[in-house]
Amino acid sequence: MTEPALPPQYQPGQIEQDLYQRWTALDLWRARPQGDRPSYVIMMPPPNVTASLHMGHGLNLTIQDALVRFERMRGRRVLWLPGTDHAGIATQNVVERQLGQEGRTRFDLGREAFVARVWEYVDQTGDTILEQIRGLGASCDWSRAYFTLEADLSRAVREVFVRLYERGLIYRGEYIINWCPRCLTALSNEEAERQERDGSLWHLRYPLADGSGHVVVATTRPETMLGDTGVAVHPDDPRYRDLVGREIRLPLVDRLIPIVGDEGVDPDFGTGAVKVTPAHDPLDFEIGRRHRLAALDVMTPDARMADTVPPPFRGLAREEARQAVVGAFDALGLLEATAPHRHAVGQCYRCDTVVEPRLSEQWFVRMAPLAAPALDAYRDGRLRFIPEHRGEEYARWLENIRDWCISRQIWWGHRIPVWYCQTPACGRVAASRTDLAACPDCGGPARQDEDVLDTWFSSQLVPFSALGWPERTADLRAFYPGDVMVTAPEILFFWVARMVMMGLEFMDELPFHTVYLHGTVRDTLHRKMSKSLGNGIDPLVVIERYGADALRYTALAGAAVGTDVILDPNDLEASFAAGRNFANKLWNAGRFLLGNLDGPARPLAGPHRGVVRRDELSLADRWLIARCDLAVREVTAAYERFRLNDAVAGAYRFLWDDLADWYIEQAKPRLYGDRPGGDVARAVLAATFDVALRLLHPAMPFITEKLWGSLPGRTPGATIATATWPLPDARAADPEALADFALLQELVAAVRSIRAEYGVQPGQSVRALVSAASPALRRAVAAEEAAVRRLAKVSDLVLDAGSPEGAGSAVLSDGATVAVPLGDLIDLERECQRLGQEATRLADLVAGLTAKLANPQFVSRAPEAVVSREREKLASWETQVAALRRKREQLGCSG
RNA sequence: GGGCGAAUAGCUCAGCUGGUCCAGAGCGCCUGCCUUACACGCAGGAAGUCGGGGGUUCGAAUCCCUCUUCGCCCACCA
Repeated sequence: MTEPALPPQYQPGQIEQDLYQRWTALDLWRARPQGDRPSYVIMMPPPNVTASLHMGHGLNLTIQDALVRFERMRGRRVLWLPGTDHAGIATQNVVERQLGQEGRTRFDLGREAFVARVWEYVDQTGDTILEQIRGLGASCDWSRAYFTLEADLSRAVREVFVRLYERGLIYRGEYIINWCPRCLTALSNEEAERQERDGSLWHLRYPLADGSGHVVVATTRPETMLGDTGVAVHPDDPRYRDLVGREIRLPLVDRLIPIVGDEGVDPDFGTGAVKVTPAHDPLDFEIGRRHRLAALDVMTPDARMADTVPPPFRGLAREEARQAVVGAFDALGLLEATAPHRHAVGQCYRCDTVVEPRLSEQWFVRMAPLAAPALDAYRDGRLRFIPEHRGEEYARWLENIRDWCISRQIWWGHRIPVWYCQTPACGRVAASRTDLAACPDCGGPARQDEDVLDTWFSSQLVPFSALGWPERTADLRAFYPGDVMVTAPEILFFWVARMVMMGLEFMDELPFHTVYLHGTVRDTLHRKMSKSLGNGIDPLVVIERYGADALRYTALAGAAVGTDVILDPNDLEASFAAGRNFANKLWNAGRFLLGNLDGPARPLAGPHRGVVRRDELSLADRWLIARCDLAVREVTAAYERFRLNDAVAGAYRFLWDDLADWYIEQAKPRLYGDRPGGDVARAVLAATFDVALRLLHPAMPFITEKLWGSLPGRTPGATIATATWPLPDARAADPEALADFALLQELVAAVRSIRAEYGVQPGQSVRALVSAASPALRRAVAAEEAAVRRLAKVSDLVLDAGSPEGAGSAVLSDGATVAVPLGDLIDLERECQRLGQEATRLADLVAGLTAKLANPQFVSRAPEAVVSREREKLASWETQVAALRRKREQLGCSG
């Protein structure tokens, strides 16, 4: 069987597409509900159906895929469950914008036609994001993909709503909520994002009704004064105590309003007197309620001044009204001061419009009873966060939790399953799992609530609703509870905390035991990548130019626990070249290997399994096998600890530094048949390369699959994706080989350095004369002399040689001196300087360490192992310094 | 206003329980090489007061305090 020749540069595009198709055809990702091995379940945070892939997804999905592939190779029954979120407001906005381009609004269509239109849109484009996710190589179980608005999940939504309603945890009431005047809906507290803004604090004079003076109130929102129904001061404030109970004649609207004393007023802020607008401010609402003040809503849903306010303010947008009110006060001589004031303003998380606190009747979930068990789970260690400190954020939110406004005045979503009896005498309000045509009490006509539920109400159920709950399905039994939640910190409260609460409430078990919160993808100015800033990186472009593996490599390498991933949108090369280069390196190592597998037949099984006898292994073979085992241990531990950057780096170093730069170069003569032992080298190379591919597969699935599949001896249908994860092997440990080969590397590096220093032509061979070699170096040279000669381009390697004149020299860590005779090329002064610098550097270290070891405190208090290690270090350095000084003496260096 | 995180080479970052750290990697930079796997490469090299100051310790990039600068989360001072 001959593969078509592999091109010298890895071309990811077609290969990746073909491989994903092959994986799909093999149906590798479908989770098995039954089996001996434990399951491993990750719920993919469902992207919005309207979304297109951005780097945040890229990071999030790559991390999950790496974890899932790792565990799959370790034999777990993996379920990585994908899905999409109907994303109520976001999706509705998209379709409304489309309608807007046709000059129409959703109201022109009416509810039914509009919802049909959104479905049409979703059916057409809803798979886009899923297709893009495939491009990343995501190994999720597409057969179980869900959509939060599909029938099964909608049924779960109703079930949950009704159960919570029956338990009294859902109620309807009139409170101040966050209102988006552009989306025309209520929002939860979490959906109103606080943004610091520069504003003003206006000091307004409110005349006393009896004309005996005035009170000055301070406000950031003067336009709301049109709805003022009182003025509040702290009851103990000596400045105002006597005014409590008197009345203000409210300017512009000419209304008499009372001055009340309320503990909620901070006497130290502003003037200590607060205008009270119960319909437009949460604090004012509380104050108003305590003092039975009327609540006047002075705005329309789109935040214009309502008909209830007098001209000229009526009909003005709230920003215009603000200017107009301030102007009017100024004209009346009632504007006392204007001061710059920076404060946090709520913004709609979907459209950035400043939200309007507004009195409104909405549905709420009582959160405190649900939050308590979720907090306990964290406190008693059942729920773990990575990084750990995120757990405190979670806890603090739960401790201060407020009720959750779940009704939205939009059409796209789960309609609230509540029906109102239209018969006035009955007036029954019924929450129902099934649609009601008539009132369950009186049989009269019933009308369903017009509102829909917050999108997050359905997504919080996904860990069990997507598995078939409330049916007790096989999937539910097999895959709940899950294991790890991988997500961005932004949705810790929106989603993660709520999933925990719902899981505990309805399944009596946590939905996952670990929450892994990765960083945010930012640009080099540390700004979050976003469409509006135009600082995004399109993952599809990256995949096309550099390959999905390169993107994944970059994401993982940058994903150290607790840090953000910084990428430069203006320099893709800086961000992704390393990953592409590494893929190419792998590719070429594979190409080399495949091109050199011909030769004396020898089973290509792992040396760990003893196919090649231990006494046949050369020093380099033993060294590589030991390094490989260390890499297995390091990478495995890194994955287990979510240290994905370490996992990638460990595999990278083994593959590139050890296997490619040293072992392959060392083994070439054997592989070319110039020296005996080619069969052993082939076996070692094939086995360790196989291990390296497996270690890298979770991070770079495409290229590892491609190469692994090309290795000889593969049965058709074999895939690295389900190959077993390499296990550490105690028999591979070989401290002697590690140490000896390290000395050999030093020797080669020393000769190369001398060659470069004196500009020896690359083709020119040199002699290398070694004196005072340690037993380890003697062993190493005896074993691998040919390698040294080849790697350092040395014609003669002589041990126990005297150091001649006209040579460049270096001292190795075992104290051996290497001399490379270079005749005329040598500059004696330069040579003296080189050796002198090195001697001085080491002598300083020796002095420091000598002092340390002379310190009885250190010797007595530091652990024995540390002390002996330091003694060995000192001995080594002393030997080196002595050797360097001898050499300088011999050269007749001055100083 | 509270709470938290970060600051290490020109850039992006590792450095985990204080001692294998004589501070590393990738990119960029300099020098030399198209050496029959790879120039997306090979070899050699330059580059760091580990943000400033103080402390604890035999020993600090690592722990503590403080200052500076950036970032995040929370928050009804109108």
